[in-house]
Amino acid sequence: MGRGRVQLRRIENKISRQVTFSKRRSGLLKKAHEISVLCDAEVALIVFSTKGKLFEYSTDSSMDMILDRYERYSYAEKQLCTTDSEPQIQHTCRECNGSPDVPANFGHNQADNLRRLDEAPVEIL
Amino acid sequence: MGRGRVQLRRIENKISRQVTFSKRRSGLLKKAHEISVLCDAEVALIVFSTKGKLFEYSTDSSMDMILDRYERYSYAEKQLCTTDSEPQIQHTCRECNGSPDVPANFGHNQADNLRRLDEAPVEIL
DNA sequence: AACTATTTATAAGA
DNA sequence: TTCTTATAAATAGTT
Repeated sequence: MGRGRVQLRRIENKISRQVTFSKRRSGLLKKAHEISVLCDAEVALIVFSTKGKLFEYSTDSSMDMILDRYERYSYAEKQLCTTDSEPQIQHTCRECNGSPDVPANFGHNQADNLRRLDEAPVEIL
Repeated sequence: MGRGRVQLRRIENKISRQVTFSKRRSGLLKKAHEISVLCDAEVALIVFSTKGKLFEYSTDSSMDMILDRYERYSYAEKQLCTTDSEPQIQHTCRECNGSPDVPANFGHNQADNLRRLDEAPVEIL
């Protein structure tokens, strides 16, 4: 956004890269905050610059709480993959390694499976 | 961006909120990816919708690696606060609770202290 | 899900 | 680096 279209590849000029990083970082943090407030979402954003400097944003509930929630969610996701019940047809993929406990209609695309996680017992989410 | 300025407060209409969430979420994920590629930065973004659905983006190095790095960084940050050596003047604040080991010039504003973390031994970062 | 009027973000330039 | 400006991009409200 600006004078000239942006090519999605690493900016080779170091100065330009740093300037762009600075500008886009503030834009990204701002938008993370906006979606959090406007849409009542819980957001955690972590950015490490090339030099290793940390920049972060998290919804008021705090970074650690969100990361914990993320870990619990990921754990529940894995449980679905390994302990789901009553498969009709064999589901095979590298992640599940042919476990017979995975239903054939289980997709590893996150969006396809979130409904199930929403329905999982509250205590594991 | 759009017809009318945006007020930074929760969108009360549920449908509007969901639509806005969907639009802004994709924009946010896109920008997270762009800064990652353009500026060679490591990015982790986690978003939970009001309903508890998870959306995420992470630089190729993978979410878990970035979260680990974040935890190490945070740990190092706390170490600076509690074990920094040879204070000249007493530093006091709620977080440090008057520990005499914290130098008076230590600020809790992240940006003020990152240079020190950059200089910390690699093995703790 | 598409459209489009506007706002917002930002690439270059000063 | 901070400010300005032209333009690209995102998106709010609409269909």
